[in-house]
Amino acid sequence: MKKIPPLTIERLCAVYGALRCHQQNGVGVVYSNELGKLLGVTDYTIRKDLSYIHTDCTSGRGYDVEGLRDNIRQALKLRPKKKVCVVGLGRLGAALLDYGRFLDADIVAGFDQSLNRIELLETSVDLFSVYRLKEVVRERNIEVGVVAVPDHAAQEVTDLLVDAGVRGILNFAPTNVIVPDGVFRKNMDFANALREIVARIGFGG
Amino acid sequence: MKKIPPLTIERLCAVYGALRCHQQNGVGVVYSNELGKLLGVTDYTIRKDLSYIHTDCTSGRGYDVEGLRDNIRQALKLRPKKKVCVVGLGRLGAALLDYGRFLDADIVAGFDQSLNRIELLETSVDLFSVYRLKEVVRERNIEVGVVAVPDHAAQEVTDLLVDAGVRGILNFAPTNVIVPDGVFRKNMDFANALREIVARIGFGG
DNA sequence: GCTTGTGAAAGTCTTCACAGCG
DNA sequence: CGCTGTGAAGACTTTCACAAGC
Repeated sequence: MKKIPPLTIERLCAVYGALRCHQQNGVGVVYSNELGKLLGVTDYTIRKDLSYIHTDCTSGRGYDVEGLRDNIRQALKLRPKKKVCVVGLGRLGAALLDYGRFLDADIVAGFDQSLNRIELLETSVDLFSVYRLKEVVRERNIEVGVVAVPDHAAQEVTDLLVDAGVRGILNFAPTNVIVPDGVFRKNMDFANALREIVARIGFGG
Repeated sequence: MKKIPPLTIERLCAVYGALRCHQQNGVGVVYSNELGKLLGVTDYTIRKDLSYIHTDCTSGRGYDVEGLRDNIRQALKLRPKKKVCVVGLGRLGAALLDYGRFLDADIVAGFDQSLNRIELLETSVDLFSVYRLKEVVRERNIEVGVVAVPDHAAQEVTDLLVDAGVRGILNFAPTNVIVPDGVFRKNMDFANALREIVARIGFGG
Protein backbone atom coordinates (compact mmCIF):
# COMPACT_ATOMS: atom_id res chain seq x y z
CA MET A 1 0.00 0.00 0.00
CA LYS A 2 1.30 3.39 -1.02
CA LYS A 3 2.12 6.02 1.54
CA ILE A 4 -0.91 8.19 2.23
CA PRO A 5 -0.31 11.91 1.56
CA PRO A 6 -0.87 14.24 4.51
CA LEU A 7 -3.81 16.10 3.03
CA THR A 8 -5.45 12.82 2.19
CA ILE A 9 -5.07 11.74 5.82
CA GLU A 10 -6.82 14.91 6.94
CA ARG A 11 -9.70 14.35 4.60
CA LEU A 12 -10.01 10.68 5.46
CA CYS A 13 -10.39 11.69 9.10
CA ALA A 14 -13.18 14.06 8.15
CA VAL A 15 -14.84 11.41 6.00
CA TYR A 16 -14.63 8.99 8.89
CA GLY A 17 -16.43 11.48 11.10
CA ALA A 18 -19.07 12.11 8.47
CA LEU A 19 -19.67 8.39 8.08
CA ARG A 20 -20.36 8.11 11.78
CA CYS A 21 -23.30 10.49 11.30
CA HIS A 22 -24.54 8.61 8.29
CA GLN A 23 -24.36 5.38 10.19
CA GLN A 24 -26.35 6.86 13.07
CA ASN A 25 -28.97 8.08 10.65
CA GLY A 26 -29.23 4.64 9.15
CA VAL A 27 -27.79 5.61 5.78
CA GLY A 28 -26.30 2.54 4.16
CA VAL A 29 -24.70 3.81 0.99
CA VAL A 30 -22.88 7.02 0.21
CA TYR A 31 -21.52 8.55 -3.02
CA SER A 32 -18.26 10.30 -3.61
CA ASN A 33 -20.00 13.50 -4.61
CA GLU A 34 -22.00 13.58 -1.37
CA LEU A 35 -18.84 13.20 0.66
CA GLY A 36 -17.22 15.84 -1.50
CA LYS A 37 -19.98 18.34 -0.76
CA LEU A 38 -19.68 17.68 2.95
CA LEU A 39 -15.94 18.31 2.95
CA GLY A 40 -15.99 21.09 0.42
CA VAL A 41 -13.91 19.26 -2.19
CA THR A 42 -14.69 17.60 -5.52
CA ASP A 43 -15.76 14.04 -5.98
CA TYR A 44 -12.52 13.38 -7.87
CA THR A 45 -10.57 14.26 -4.80
CA ILE A 46 -12.62 11.96 -2.60
CA ARG A 47 -12.19 9.05 -4.98
CA LYS A 48 -8.48 9.67 -5.30
CA ASP A 49 -8.20 9.77 -1.52
CA LEU A 50 -10.04 6.51 -1.18
CA SER A 51 -7.80 4.95 -3.79
CA TYR A 52 -4.91 5.14 -1.31
CA ILE A 53 -6.65 2.81 1.07
CA HIS A 54 -7.77 -0.32 -0.60
CA THR A 55 -11.52 -0.04 -0.64
CA ASP A 56 -13.32 -3.11 -1.79
CA CYS A 57 -16.62 -1.95 -0.45
CA THR A 58 -18.02 -0.46 -3.61
CA SER A 59 -21.11 -2.59 -3.78
CA GLY A 60 -22.56 -1.87 -7.14
CA ARG A 61 -22.62 1.90 -6.94
CA GLY A 62 -21.69 4.13 -4.07
CA TYR A 63 -19.78 3.04 -1.00
CA ASP A 64 -21.10 0.88 1.77
CA VAL A 65 -21.02 3.21 4.78
CA GLU A 66 -20.04 0.62 7.33
CA GLY A 67 -17.49 -1.06 5.10
CA LEU A 68 -15.84 2.20 4.17
CA ARG A 69 -15.70 3.22 7.79
CA ASP A 70 -13.97 -0.02 8.70
CA ASN A 71 -11.51 0.46 5.88
CA ILE A 72 -10.56 3.96 6.97
CA ARG A 73 -10.31 2.97 10.60
CA GLN A 74 -7.88 0.26 9.67
CA ALA A 75 -5.84 2.30 7.21
CA LEU A 76 -5.47 5.14 9.68
CA LYS A 77 -4.79 2.73 12.55
CA LEU A 78 -7.47 4.33 14.71
CA ARG A 79 -7.77 1.11 16.69
CA PRO A 80 -6.74 0.20 19.29
CA LYS A 81 -7.60 3.64 20.61
CA LYS A 82 -4.64 5.70 21.70
CA LYS A 83 -4.52 7.33 25.10
CA VAL A 84 -4.88 11.06 25.58
CA CYS A 85 -4.62 13.49 28.46
CA VAL A 86 -5.94 17.02 28.88
CA VAL A 87 -3.79 19.61 30.63
CA GLY A 88 -5.59 22.65 31.99
CA LEU A 89 -9.09 22.18 33.35
CA GLY A 90 -10.61 25.60 32.91
CA ARG A 91 -13.88 25.99 31.08
CA LEU A 92 -12.47 24.65 27.86
CA GLY A 93 -10.46 21.78 29.31
CA ALA A 94 -13.37 20.69 31.47
CA ALA A 95 -15.67 20.70 28.45
CA LEU A 96 -13.24 18.49 26.55
CA LEU A 97 -13.26 15.86 29.30
CA ASP A 98 -16.90 15.15 28.53
CA TYR A 99 -16.31 14.74 24.83
CA GLY A 100 -15.38 11.11 25.26
CA ARG A 101 -18.18 9.45 23.35
CA PHE A 102 -17.36 11.38 20.17
CA LEU A 103 -13.71 10.47 20.18
CA ASP A 104 -11.56 7.83 18.57
CA ALA A 105 -9.19 8.07 21.48
CA ASP A 106 -9.48 7.56 25.23
CA ILE A 107 -9.06 10.49 27.59
CA VAL A 108 -7.44 8.73 30.53
CA ALA A 109 -6.20 11.67 32.59
CA GLY A 110 -6.69 15.36 33.26
CA PHE A 111 -4.18 17.71 34.87
CA ASP A 112 -4.42 21.09 36.51
CA GLN A 113 -2.29 23.27 38.70
CA SER A 114 -5.13 23.95 41.12
CA LEU A 115 -5.91 21.12 43.52
CA ASN A 116 -9.10 22.92 44.33
CA ARG A 117 -10.27 22.62 40.76
CA ILE A 118 -9.37 18.95 40.65
CA GLU A 119 -11.53 18.21 43.66
CA LEU A 120 -14.51 20.22 42.55
CA LEU A 121 -14.77 18.95 38.98
CA GLU A 122 -17.26 16.19 38.43
CA THR A 123 -16.07 13.83 35.76
CA SER A 124 -15.34 10.19 35.22
CA VAL A 125 -11.80 10.99 34.09
CA ASP A 126 -8.99 10.61 36.66
CA LEU A 127 -7.57 14.00 37.62
CA PHE A 128 -4.11 14.85 38.91
CA SER A 129 -1.91 17.73 39.87
CA VAL A 130 0.25 18.82 36.98
CA TYR A 131 3.27 17.94 39.11
CA ARG A 132 2.50 14.30 38.57
CA LEU A 133 2.23 14.68 34.81
CA LYS A 134 5.38 12.85 33.77
CA GLU A 135 4.73 9.96 36.12
CA VAL A 136 1.12 9.47 35.01
CA VAL A 137 1.85 9.89 31.29
CA ARG A 138 4.48 7.17 31.48
CA GLU A 139 2.52 4.83 33.67
CA ARG A 140 -0.55 5.01 31.45
CA ASN A 141 1.23 5.09 28.12
CA ILE A 142 -0.37 8.34 27.09
CA GLU A 143 0.61 9.26 23.55
CA VAL A 144 -1.22 12.52 22.95
CA GLY A 145 -1.49 15.64 25.09
CA VAL A 146 -4.17 18.30 24.77
CA VAL A 147 -2.98 21.73 25.91
CA ALA A 148 -5.85 23.83 27.27
CA VAL A 149 -3.96 26.22 29.55
CA PRO A 150 -3.66 30.03 29.27
CA ASP A 151 -1.29 31.14 26.56
CA HIS A 152 1.61 32.09 28.82
CA ALA A 153 1.83 28.53 30.13
CA ALA A 154 1.36 26.72 26.83
CA GLN A 155 5.00 26.26 25.89
CA GLU A 156 5.96 25.13 29.38
CA VAL A 157 3.19 22.53 29.45
CA THR A 158 4.07 21.38 25.95
CA ASP A 159 7.68 20.86 27.01
CA LEU A 160 6.51 18.84 30.01
CA LEU A 161 4.36 16.64 27.80
CA VAL A 162 7.10 16.10 25.24
CA ASP A 163 9.59 15.30 27.97
CA ALA A 164 7.14 12.78 29.39
CA GLY A 165 7.05 11.10 26.00
CA VAL A 166 3.90 12.05 24.14
CA ARG A 167 4.17 12.09 20.37
CA GLY A 168 1.25 14.34 19.55
CA ILE A 169 0.12 17.73 20.87
CA LEU A 170 -3.21 19.40 20.32
CA ASN A 171 -2.82 23.02 21.33
CA PHE A 172 -5.83 25.20 22.12
CA ALA A 173 -3.85 28.14 23.46
CA PRO A 174 -3.62 31.21 21.23
CA THR A 175 0.13 30.75 20.97
CA ASN A 176 2.28 28.75 18.61
CA VAL A 177 4.13 26.15 20.63
CA ILE A 178 7.38 24.65 19.44
CA VAL A 179 7.82 20.89 19.41
CA PRO A 180 10.89 18.84 18.44
CA ASP A 181 11.04 16.65 15.35
CA GLY A 182 9.15 13.44 15.80
CA VAL A 183 6.32 15.10 17.69
CA PHE A 184 3.25 16.07 15.70
CA ARG A 185 1.53 19.27 16.74
CA LYS A 186 -1.78 20.75 15.74
CA ASN A 187 -3.09 24.14 16.74
CA MET A 188 -6.75 24.89 17.37
CA ASP A 189 -6.74 28.57 18.00
CA PHE A 190 -10.09 30.33 17.95
CA ALA A 191 -8.57 33.75 17.37
CA ASN A 192 -6.51 32.47 14.48
CA ALA A 193 -9.39 30.62 12.87
CA LEU A 194 -11.50 33.77 12.98
CA ARG A 195 -8.64 35.74 11.45
CA GLU A 196 -8.40 33.26 8.62
CA ILE A 197 -12.09 33.57 7.86
CA VAL A 198 -11.99 37.34 8.02
CA ALA A 199 -8.97 37.42 5.71
CA ARG A 200 -10.57 35.01 3.25
CA ILE A 201 -13.84 36.86 2.95
CA GLY A 202 -12.01 40.18 2.87
CA PHE A 203 -11.00 39.67 -0.75
CA GLY A 204 -14.12 40.69 -2.55
CA GLY A 205 -16.01 42.77 -0.01
CA MET B 1 0.03 43.13 -5.81
CA LYS B 2 -0.21 39.44 -6.67
CA LYS B 3 -3.01 37.28 -5.38
CA ILE B 4 -2.06 35.66 -2.08
CA PRO B 5 -2.25 31.84 -2.12
CA PRO B 6 -4.60 30.28 0.44
CA LEU B 7 -1.92 28.49 2.42
CA THR B 8 0.05 31.68 2.59
CA ILE B 9 -2.99 33.45 4.01
CA GLU B 10 -3.25 30.82 6.71
CA ARG B 11 0.35 31.20 7.67
CA LEU B 12 0.23 34.98 7.60
CA CYS B 13 -2.63 34.79 10.08
CA ALA B 14 -0.53 32.62 12.34
CA VAL B 15 2.45 34.93 11.97
CA TYR B 16 0.24 37.86 12.83
CA GLY B 17 -0.81 36.11 16.03
CA ALA B 18 2.78 35.24 16.90
CA LEU B 19 3.83 38.84 16.38
CA ARG B 20 1.25 39.98 18.91
CA CYS B 21 3.03 37.90 21.53
CA HIS B 22 6.41 39.23 20.51
CA GLN B 23 5.11 42.74 20.71
CA GLN B 24 3.72 42.15 24.19
CA ASN B 25 7.06 40.75 25.28
CA GLY B 26 8.83 43.81 23.97
CA VAL B 27 10.64 41.98 21.18
CA GLY B 28 11.45 44.47 18.45
CA VAL B 29 12.98 42.37 15.70
CA VAL B 30 12.24 38.88 14.47
CA TYR B 31 13.94 36.57 11.95
CA SER B 32 12.37 34.38 9.33
CA ASN B 33 13.82 31.26 10.89
CA GLU B 34 12.31 32.08 14.29
CA LEU B 35 8.90 32.52 12.73
CA GLY B 36 9.43 29.32 10.81
CA LYS B 37 10.13 27.36 13.99
CA LEU B 38 7.00 28.75 15.60
CA LEU B 39 4.82 27.71 12.69
CA GLY B 40 6.62 24.48 11.95
CA VAL B 41 7.76 25.49 8.46
CA THR B 42 11.08 26.47 6.93
CA ASP B 43 12.47 29.97 6.81
CA TYR B 44 12.23 29.85 3.01
CA THR B 45 8.53 29.43 3.27
CA ILE B 46 8.15 32.35 5.64
CA ARG B 47 10.16 34.62 3.39
CA LYS B 48 8.23 33.54 0.33
CA ASP B 49 4.98 34.18 2.17
CA LEU B 50 6.11 37.63 3.17
CA SER B 51 7.13 38.35 -0.40
CA TYR B 52 3.45 38.35 -1.35
CA ILE B 53 2.75 41.31 0.85
CA HIS B 54 5.06 44.17 0.24
CA THR B 55 7.23 44.29 3.30
CA ASP B 56 9.49 47.25 3.52
CA CYS B 57 10.17 46.75 7.15
CA THR B 58 13.38 44.77 6.85
CA SER B 59 15.52 47.17 8.81
CA GLY B 60 19.00 45.94 8.22
CA ARG B 61 18.46 42.35 9.30
CA GLY B 62 15.35 40.68 10.57
CA TYR B 63 11.87 42.15 10.45
CA ASP B 64 10.61 44.98 12.57
CA VAL B 65 7.87 43.34 14.63
CA GLU B 66 5.51 46.28 14.64
CA GLY B 67 6.06 47.15 11.00
CA LEU B 68 5.52 43.60 9.85
CA ARG B 69 2.39 43.35 11.90
CA ASP B 70 1.03 46.50 10.31
CA ASN B 71 1.87 45.15 6.87
CA ILE B 72 0.05 41.88 7.44
CA ARG B 73 -2.95 43.59 8.99
CA GLN B 74 -3.26 45.75 5.94
CA ALA B 75 -2.65 43.03 3.37
CA LEU B 76 -5.18 40.74 5.01
CA LYS B 77 -7.63 43.60 5.49
CA LEU B 78 -8.06 42.83 9.17
CA ARG B 79 -9.15 46.39 9.81
CA PRO B 80 -11.73 47.72 10.16
CA LYS B 81 -12.72 44.75 12.31
CA LYS B 82 -15.50 42.65 10.90
CA LYS B 83 -18.53 41.77 12.98
CA VAL B 84 -19.13 38.29 14.31
CA CYS B 85 -21.92 36.52 16.15
CA VAL B 86 -21.92 33.32 18.20
CA VAL B 87 -24.84 30.93 17.92
CA GLY B 88 -25.26 28.46 20.76
CA LEU B 89 -24.36 29.60 24.26
CA GLY B 90 -23.52 26.35 25.97
CA ARG B 91 -20.21 25.96 27.74
CA LEU B 92 -18.23 26.42 24.57
CA GLY B 93 -20.24 29.27 23.12
CA ALA B 94 -20.24 31.12 26.42
CA ALA B 95 -16.48 30.73 26.67
CA LEU B 96 -16.05 32.20 23.20
CA LEU B 97 -17.98 35.35 24.14
CA ASP B 98 -15.21 36.28 26.55
CA TYR B 99 -12.47 35.82 23.99
CA GLY B 100 -12.94 39.35 22.71
CA ARG B 101 -9.63 40.86 23.62
CA PHE B 102 -7.69 38.23 21.65
CA LEU B 103 -9.67 38.70 18.49
CA ASP B 104 -9.27 40.70 15.32
CA ALA B 105 -13.01 40.81 14.99
CA ASP B 106 -15.85 42.12 17.14
CA ILE B 107 -18.35 39.74 18.67
CA VAL B 108 -21.47 41.88 18.55
CA ALA B 109 -24.19 39.33 19.27
CA GLY B 110 -24.87 35.94 20.81
CA PHE B 111 -27.87 33.72 20.11
CA ASP B 112 -29.46 30.81 21.91
CA GLN B 113 -32.70 28.91 21.79
CA SER B 114 -33.16 29.09 25.55
CA LEU B 115 -34.36 32.43 26.87
CA ASN B 116 -33.41 31.22 30.29
CA ARG B 117 -29.81 30.87 29.29
CA ILE B 118 -29.81 34.31 27.71
CA GLU B 119 -30.96 35.92 30.91
CA LEU B 120 -28.60 34.05 33.18
CA LEU B 121 -25.40 34.56 31.23
CA GLU B 122 -23.21 37.40 32.40
CA THR B 123 -21.42 38.99 29.49
CA SER B 124 -21.00 42.34 27.85
CA VAL B 125 -22.17 40.92 24.52
CA ASP B 126 -25.80 41.52 23.53
CA LEU B 127 -27.78 38.28 23.57
CA PHE B 128 -30.88 37.35 21.61
CA SER B 129 -33.25 34.51 20.94
CA VAL B 130 -32.21 32.60 17.86
CA TYR B 131 -35.56 33.57 16.35
CA ARG B 132 -34.26 37.08 15.92
CA LEU B 133 -31.09 35.94 14.19
CA LYS B 134 -31.83 37.16 10.70
CA GLU B 135 -33.06 40.52 11.87
CA VAL B 136 -30.04 41.17 14.11
CA VAL B 137 -27.47 39.89 11.62
CA ARG B 138 -28.80 42.27 8.99
CA GLU B 139 -29.22 45.24 11.29
CA ARG B 140 -25.71 44.94 12.65
CA ASN B 141 -23.99 43.97 9.42
CA ILE B 142 -22.62 40.76 10.86
CA GLU B 143 -20.39 39.01 8.35
CA VAL B 144 -19.23 35.91 10.21
CA GLY B 145 -21.18 33.36 12.24
CA VAL B 146 -19.70 31.01 14.82
CA VAL B 147 -21.66 27.79 15.18
CA ALA B 148 -21.41 26.36 18.68
CA VAL B 149 -24.60 24.30 18.87
CA PRO B 150 -24.98 20.52 19.27
CA ASP B 151 -24.22 18.59 16.10
CA HIS B 152 -27.81 17.82 15.16
CA ALA B 153 -28.61 21.53 14.93
CA ALA B 154 -25.44 22.65 13.16
CA GLN B 155 -26.69 22.50 9.59
CA GLU B 156 -29.94 24.22 10.42
CA VAL B 157 -28.16 27.07 12.19
CA THR B 158 -25.66 27.36 9.34
CA ASP B 159 -28.50 27.69 6.85
CA LEU B 160 -30.07 30.40 8.99
CA LEU B 161 -26.80 32.31 9.11
CA VAL B 162 -26.21 31.99 5.39
CA ASP B 163 -29.75 33.07 4.65
CA ALA B 164 -29.24 36.09 6.88
CA GLY B 165 -26.25 37.02 4.77
CA VAL B 166 -23.04 36.05 6.58
CA ARG B 167 -20.12 35.20 4.32
CA GLY B 168 -18.06 33.15 6.73
CA ILE B 169 -18.88 30.27 9.08
CA LEU B 170 -16.73 28.90 11.86
CA ASN B 171 -18.19 25.57 12.85
CA PHE B 172 -17.36 23.95 16.18
CA ALA B 173 -19.89 21.14 15.91
CA PRO B 174 -18.55 17.65 15.18
CA THR B 175 -20.40 17.63 11.86
CA ASN B 176 -19.48 18.87 8.43
CA VAL B 177 -21.88 21.60 7.46
CA ILE B 178 -22.57 22.43 3.84
CA VAL B 179 -22.39 26.03 2.67
CA PRO B 180 -23.11 27.48 -0.78
CA ASP B 181 -20.42 28.94 -3.03
CA GLY B 182 -19.37 32.36 -1.90
CA VAL B 183 -19.49 31.48 1.77
CA PHE B 184 -16.25 30.44 3.40
CA ARG B 185 -16.46 27.76 6.03
CA LYS B 186 -13.94 26.47 8.51
CA ASN B 187 -14.40 23.53 10.82
CA MET B 188 -12.93 23.33 14.31
CA ASP B 189 -13.84 19.88 15.41
CA PHE B 190 -12.10 18.54 18.48
CA ALA B 191 -12.87 14.92 17.63
CA ASN B 192 -11.53 15.33 14.15
CA ALA B 193 -8.38 17.12 15.23
CA LEU B 194 -7.62 14.32 17.66
CA ARG B 195 -8.20 11.76 14.94
CA GLU B 196 -5.76 13.53 12.70
CA ILE B 197 -3.09 13.50 15.35
CA VAL B 198 -3.69 9.86 16.16
CA ALA B 199 -3.52 8.95 12.48
CA ARG B 200 -0.35 10.97 11.95
CA ILE B 201 1.55 9.45 14.85
CA GLY B 202 0.22 6.01 13.99
CA PHE B 203 2.65 5.66 11.12
CA GLY B 204 5.81 4.65 12.90
CA GLY B 205 4.61 3.40 16.26
C1' DG C 1 -27.86 6.00 -17.67
C1' DC C 2 -25.36 6.09 -13.28
C1' DT C 3 -21.44 5.11 -10.64
C1' DT C 4 -16.09 4.15 -9.31
C1' DG C 5 -10.89 3.88 -10.26
C1' DT C 6 -6.81 5.76 -12.08
C1' DG C 7 -2.98 7.38 -15.25
C1' DA C 8 -1.76 11.76 -17.20
C1' DA C 9 -2.08 16.82 -17.37
C1' DA C 10 -2.50 21.01 -15.00
C1' DG C 11 -1.99 23.59 -11.14
C1' DT C 12 -0.16 24.80 -6.64
C1' DC C 13 3.27 24.84 -3.02
C1' DT C 14 7.87 24.19 -1.11
C1' DT C 15 12.67 23.99 -1.58
C1' DC C 16 16.79 25.41 -3.47
C1' DA C 17 20.41 28.47 -5.15
C1' DC C 18 22.16 32.58 -5.28
C1' DA C 19 22.07 37.72 -5.84
C1' DG C 20 21.87 41.78 -2.96
C1' DC C 21 21.94 44.51 1.18
C1' DG C 22 23.23 46.24 5.89
C1' DC D 1 29.12 37.34 7.27
C1' DG D 2 24.27 36.58 8.27
C1' DC D 3 20.20 37.94 6.78
C1' DT D 4 16.41 38.86 3.16
C1' DG D 5 14.16 38.45 -1.62
C1' DT D 6 13.09 35.75 -5.56
C1' DG D 7 13.31 33.12 -10.03
C1' DA D 8 13.66 28.35 -11.16
C1' DA D 9 13.52 23.45 -9.97
C1' DG D 10 11.32 19.97 -7.69
C1' DA D 11 7.55 17.94 -4.98
C1' DC D 12 3.03 17.52 -4.08
C1' DT D 13 -2.18 18.02 -5.06
C1' DT D 14 -5.99 18.50 -7.72
C1' DT D 15 -8.37 18.11 -11.91
C1' DC D 16 -9.42 15.92 -16.02
C1' DA D 17 -10.45 12.19 -19.26
C1' DC D 18 -11.83 7.98 -19.93
C1' DA D 19 -12.02 2.83 -19.11
C1' DA D 20 -14.86 -0.40 -16.63
C1' DG D 21 -18.71 -2.10 -13.60
C1' DC D 22 -23.57 -2.25 -12.21
